[in-house]
This record gives sequence, C-alpha cells and structure tokens, in this order.
Amino acid sequence: MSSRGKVITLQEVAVRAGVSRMTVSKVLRGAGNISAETRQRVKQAADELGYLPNNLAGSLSSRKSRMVAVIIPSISDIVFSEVLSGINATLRPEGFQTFIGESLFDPQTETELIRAMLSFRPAGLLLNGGMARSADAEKLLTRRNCPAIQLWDCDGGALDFSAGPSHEEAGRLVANHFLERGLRRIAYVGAELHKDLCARRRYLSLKSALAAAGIDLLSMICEVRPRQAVTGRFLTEQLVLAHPEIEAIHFLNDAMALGGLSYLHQAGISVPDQISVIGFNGTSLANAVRTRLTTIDMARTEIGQKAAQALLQIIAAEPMPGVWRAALEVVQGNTTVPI
Amino acid sequence: MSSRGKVITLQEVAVRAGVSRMTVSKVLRGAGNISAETRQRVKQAADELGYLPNNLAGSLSSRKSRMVAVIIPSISDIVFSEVLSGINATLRPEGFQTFIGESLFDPQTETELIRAMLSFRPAGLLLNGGMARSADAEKLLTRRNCPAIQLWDCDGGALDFSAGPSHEEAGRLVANHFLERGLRRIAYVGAELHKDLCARRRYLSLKSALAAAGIDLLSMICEVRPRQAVTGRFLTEQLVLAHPEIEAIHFLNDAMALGGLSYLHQAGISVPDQISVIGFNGTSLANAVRTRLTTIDMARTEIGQKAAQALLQIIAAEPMPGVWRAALEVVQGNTTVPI
DNA sequence: TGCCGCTTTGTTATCGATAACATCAACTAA
DNA sequence: TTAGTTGATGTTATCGATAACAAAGCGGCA
Repeated sequence: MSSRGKVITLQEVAVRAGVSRMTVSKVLRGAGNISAETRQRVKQAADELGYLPNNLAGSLSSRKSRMVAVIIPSISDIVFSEVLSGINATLRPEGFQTFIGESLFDPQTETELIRAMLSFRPAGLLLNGGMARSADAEKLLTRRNCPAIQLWDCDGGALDFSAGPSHEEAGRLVANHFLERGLRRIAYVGAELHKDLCARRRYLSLKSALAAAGIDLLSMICEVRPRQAVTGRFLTEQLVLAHPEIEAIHFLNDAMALGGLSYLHQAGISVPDQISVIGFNGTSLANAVRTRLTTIDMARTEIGQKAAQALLQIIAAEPMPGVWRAALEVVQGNTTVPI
Repeated sequence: MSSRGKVITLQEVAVRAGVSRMTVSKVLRGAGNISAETRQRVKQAADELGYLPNNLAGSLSSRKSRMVAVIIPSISDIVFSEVLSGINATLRPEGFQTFIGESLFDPQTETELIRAMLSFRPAGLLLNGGMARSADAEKLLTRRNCPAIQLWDCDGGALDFSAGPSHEEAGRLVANHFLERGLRRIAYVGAELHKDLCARRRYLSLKSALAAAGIDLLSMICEVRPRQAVTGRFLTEQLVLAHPEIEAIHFLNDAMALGGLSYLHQAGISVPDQISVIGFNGTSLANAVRTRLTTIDMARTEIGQKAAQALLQIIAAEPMPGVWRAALEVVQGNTTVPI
C-alpha cells in the first residue's frame, strides 16, 4: 500500500455532504431509510471525492463479506476455467466476487493459500478435491469460519458440499469402452498421480475393472514430468517401444492424449486400427484438430453452478450438506472404433 | 461468514499464554524483542487454540498488506498461466500471496474486479494490458492506493510499470516472415478484436507492414465467436471457400491456428505447399501434435518475473516507472517453409 | 549509591467501517 | 390535546488487530 494522495474515508464524504458518517454508510450500502434528497447529495459527494470503500474496515465491523475464495490446482488446466465460469455466472449476480488462488498441486502452497484466504474471512471457500492435503490444511479447514465446498470430485470429504464427477465411474467407463470393442492389451499413460489424486482414482478404477475381467493393465506413469502433451508424447514412445503388442491406451487427460497421438502418427501406427485411444475431458481443442479424440466429457460449467448454488443456500439458511454428481459421457471420436 | 464455533482472537491466545495481546501479536509477526521462553509459550498457545489471524483487522490497523491482486482476461488462456507462474515464483518467497480475478475481457466485470480488489487495500495490482477499459475503471486506477503494473503489453499506459511484448513488433515479424518467403496473398484470421486489443494491435501492425510492401491484407474476423480452435476452423473454411487463391494465413493465436490447420488438412489443402500458417504464442501443445506450428514465442514466465520484481521494488523504494520489453522469437515449424 | 541504557512487556489510541440503539420532528389516530 | 407511529438522522460502542510510546526489571559503571 503506497502513499499516493490522501485516502478518502467516509468521514470526508460525510463532511462534504453535510451529514454524519453513518448516513453516508447507509446510503452507499442502500440500507436504512434515507430521504431521496440526502441520498442524492451523499452519492454526489462520494462520486466527486472518488470515494472507495475500505472493505477491511467494513467486513471487520459487520463480520460479513461478499468475497468467495476459490483455490484450484492449475489455472492452465482448461477444465477449471469452465468450472469457474459456472461459479461466476451464479455468484456475480448475487453481488459476490470470486478471488482465485493457484496451488499447482503443491500441498504446501495450497495450505498457505487456504490460510491467506481464510484470514480475509471470506463468505465461502471453494476447494478442489483430489489433492493431497497437508495436515495443517486439514486443521485450517476444521476451524474455518465459512462454508467450504469441494469441486471436481463428488466424494465430499469433510466439507459442506461437493460437486463433481465420480472418478471411479470414469475409470469403469473407459474399461467398458475398451472391453466392448474386444480390446485386451490395454495401457494407461499418466503423470504426477501423486499430486492429482482424482486422476489416480480413475487410474485405479480402470485397473481394477480390468482386473475383474482378467486383464492386467499396463501402466506408463511418470511422476516428475507435467501432465501435458509433451509428456504424453514421450511416454507413448516409451510404451510402444517396450510393448509393441499394445492395442489400446487411456491417457490421463486430453492434452496428454494429443501428445501421444502425435507420436503414434509419426511412428506410422494407425489409430484406431492398431491402437485405440481414449482421453479424458472433452475439450474444444480435442475436437478441432485433425483427429477427433474419443474422450469422456461432462458438464463442467454445471459443476461450478451447482457448487455456487449450494454455497448460496448454505450462506442463506444453515445446513444442506450433500453432493451433486456430474454425469459422465463417453464422446465417440475416431480414435476408437464405433460400435 | 457463518458462525461455526467461537472465533479465536489474539485475546484468547494472550490469556492462555499469560501475556498481553500485544506480546502475542509481536511473537506471531516475529517483531520486537521477545524472550525465547515467552515466544515458545505464545506459539504453543496459538497452536493449541488453532488461532487464525484476522487479516481484515491486521491490515486495517497497519495499513499494510501482503496480498497482490492480479486481474487477467481469461484463465483458460495458456498464456496467462505462465505469466502467473513467474509472478508467483517471485512474490511467494517474499511472503506475498496473489489473488486472481478473471474479467473475461468484459470491461464491466473488470471494473468491478478492480473495485473489489482495491477495496481490500492490496500491496499491488497487476493488470492485463490490451483491454478496453471503462471510464470508471480508469478513475479507480487514478485513485488507487497501491502500485499498479501492466502485464502482457509493454505499452504502459498510465501505470507504474509495464512488462510484455511489443504487439506492433509481432505484427511486423509475421509480415517479414511471409514476405521473405515470397508469399503475397496473405490473410489474417482472428476473433473478438474489440475485446482483445493486443491482438488488434498485432493485426493492425501486420496490415500496415504489408501495406508498406504494397500488399492488401485479407481479413477474416469474427467479433462474436470465441478466440478458440473451433472458431479458427470455421473462419478458415469461410476464408478458403471465398478466396482459394490465399497463400498464407496468420492466426490470432495458436489455438485458432490449430483449428484452422484441422480444416485445411481435411479439405486436402497441403501445408505449407499451398498455404503457409503462422500462429501466435508458442504453446507446448502446438509443438506436440502432428503438425509443428510455426509461431511467435516469448519468455512468458519472465514477463511475470519482471513485473513482480518491479512491484517489489516500487513497494520498497518509491519510484521506478518503466518498461520491460519481452523479446519475440519466430519459432520455425513445418507450417511455413524454412529459409 | 544512583544514574544510564538495554531488554522485555504492557498501555493507549487508532485504523475505517457497521450494529444497535437513541433522538427528534412530523404526522396519525383516539 | 396527547400518546403512539413512522421516517430520517445521529451517537456510541464495537470489530480484531498494530503503532507508538511507556514502564518495569536488570546489570554496569562512575
């Protein structure tokens, strides 16, 4: 906070409008009964002085806030931008502002973010599920002073509500998709599963669904490279060289799948004739490039909406613990054969 | 802010540790001279009670804050995630937390975000350049109570510092790249230029550079569709059908370029033999799919770093208006012929 | 012995708003 | 006329921290 010019407070506005601080406060919040004439005078004074309310003082005093804290693992993940749209579309009309923090899947960073955001006494906290959470973070959440909601995972944990897909279901859908097409030599390509626990659950679910059908899933997982296209490409190369017999690959997400496809094409491996491919999270990109990737899609915007609606309800009334489960849909592209 | 349990304040910690509020405050901030023994006792008390500082009160009283507000147009734009990494990498070690707001290129939303963030009296404000800014927003920025820095555009406006590429230069680079290869029937494909003023400047710069060479740029611009792959695909189709003579296309960004390439491939148009293509913003994706897109790259992380460093300096000392200009580099892919 | 200065801790006055209640005028109803 | 309402505005006491200064304890040194 640098010292540029004098800070305008309610007091200055009050003096200029010839009323008390309290009256100015009421006018600007639209509270209480104030005559039209006074209201007009106050507004004009505030405008002329360029008054900017100090939320620190306001929220401290009223113990209320219109700020909603959202903490997501990665802002570059296309996934979250759609969830966020849903959140904003629901909260902004109600006068709430969302402030976003990015944890980069790092528990330490997430903990500090939770602490920083809670210390501003927000109206609500929206957190991403499927992250390894530190003990400190858990403790902070226990002592939180606002409702907290889990996003991106319908398995709610200890929070007040959760909205997202079932990652177990996603794994099973992939298994079925491959099995229905008679594919049996199946591989999984992923990265950073120790960070992205949702992806990990999909992986484990796929693995056990296949195991139930007597199939052993081959895994190509790298914990140190990012969950991105380049990594998908690299791991696919490793996979194909080591296991040329593979018939199908499921990738952690669409970005990695696109990377993998780029290698398969270059290596002259035909998709889906020789190898079938499924990604996760239908993104606009996945359907606009040459290959239309078979993927699993869901209503991401709606996840955000449901989460925000739940938050509003919890703020208004009291309880409403619960879950909203996002429907998953396999989008048939041309990287697996249609049935 | 819901009423779950009693809120723990400095007072409760002080009582439990058998000291005054002030002592607790000093211990937890690491300020003043406090004996090791007292420090230990206070820390333990705070920990046992699960004390969470109230930043509203703290910042109000000290008129200092460790929060930095960042407002970006779109979190899904891969571009900003890298800039943000640079910002966080620089600010977090100094104990600052960044809170992000998303404006979606909407001036009204941006204005409300600026207002909301400034009303929390942040230590600094990082804004994206190249947005149409409302009069209210300008007024807020004039009366701001913290340093403000412009990102993503080295043309700083009225702010304290700016870090980013020169979009004029980018347009010229594209023009030269095409001209050097003897291409003369050139088109531009973009969207939402009334919102993304940086893109608009690149476009205008390209257009005038070509005009200087006696070439009339053909424009395919849609103001209502999003700046994404699907739009790139759609507009490219329109373009090619209406103007089959086109030899080169520059796209607003890599995502749109990938969409366009997908159409060109499907239509059996060979790249770069029949049509050369250049995108903007080398993204990891652009280099991992089948086609290696020729694009313009820059050190995005460094933009964030420079902006954050400038902020720290301005916070510490007083002045330091200035500019940091990000170097641009044409990355040769296989969508234009090498020279 | 008494004054000085250092370390450690406490006191008091804010920061800039809002909640809750008080006040006062005008007006209504009995 | 007089009490009772209602509407419009002001007063006082917080909210939970920190700044700035005051005070107490202690040893050193002339």
